[in-house]
Amino acid sequence: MNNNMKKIYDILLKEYGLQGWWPILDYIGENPTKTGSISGYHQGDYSFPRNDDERFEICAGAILTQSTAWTNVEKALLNLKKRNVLNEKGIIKLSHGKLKELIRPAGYFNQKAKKLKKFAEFYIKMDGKTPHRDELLDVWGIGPETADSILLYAYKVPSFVVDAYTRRIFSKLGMIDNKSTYDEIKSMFEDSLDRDYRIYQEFHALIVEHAKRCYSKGGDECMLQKQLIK
DNA sequence: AACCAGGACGTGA
DNA sequence: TCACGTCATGGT
Repeated sequence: MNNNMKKIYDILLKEYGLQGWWPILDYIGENPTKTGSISGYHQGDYSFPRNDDERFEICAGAILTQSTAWTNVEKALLNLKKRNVLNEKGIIKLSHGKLKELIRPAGYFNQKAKKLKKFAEFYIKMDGKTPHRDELLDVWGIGPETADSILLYAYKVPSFVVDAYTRRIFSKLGMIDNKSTYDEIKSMFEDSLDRDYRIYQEFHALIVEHAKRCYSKGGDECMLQKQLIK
């Protein structure tokens, strides 16, 4: 009762387990392969990103997955990785046309090519420094959710990610109404949880997992919904 | 064969 | 401010 949010987190965690987000491309020998095929999800390991390439990969994935299924994003990331351009210098070096071609499967490729270019410039300008949220929001193509995803998963900054699933689930639970702003919802979570990036990471991933099971077509398993309300 | 996916931007009112 | 159209591929 005092802390519904923590209770909901515990229920989801118990039900679905650690999610191990953000997914990172995997390797078979030297060859990059899609996330999750071996261990792209890294349950219980919070050491990611382990290097600068992985950090940039997370950022690029956050941009490419805007309103797009992850399976499509993987194809784009793999295209970039295989050409060794899944990094800031590579993105800068590519022509717009070539970049569009490589990220085509992720959809919205005209916009996303521009977004990746803009972000790569920003990334170089940051020179390894952790960006502030406002700085990310000033980059063309980066809105609140993408900014928070980058902060939380690429930089381990405890900045809660609010997405469409979060709205659906928690408005269904009566904890937010449809006129709530992004920042209001974000604050609701941050005010009632320990300021721990690991919890923020897992919670957002659990919300996505729960929504996919309960709010997609053929979504059953929604008895969980009843547990959550208590 | 419509519908939608881990959003953000541009526009008009 | 805010509601609404637009962007695009690949799954069901």
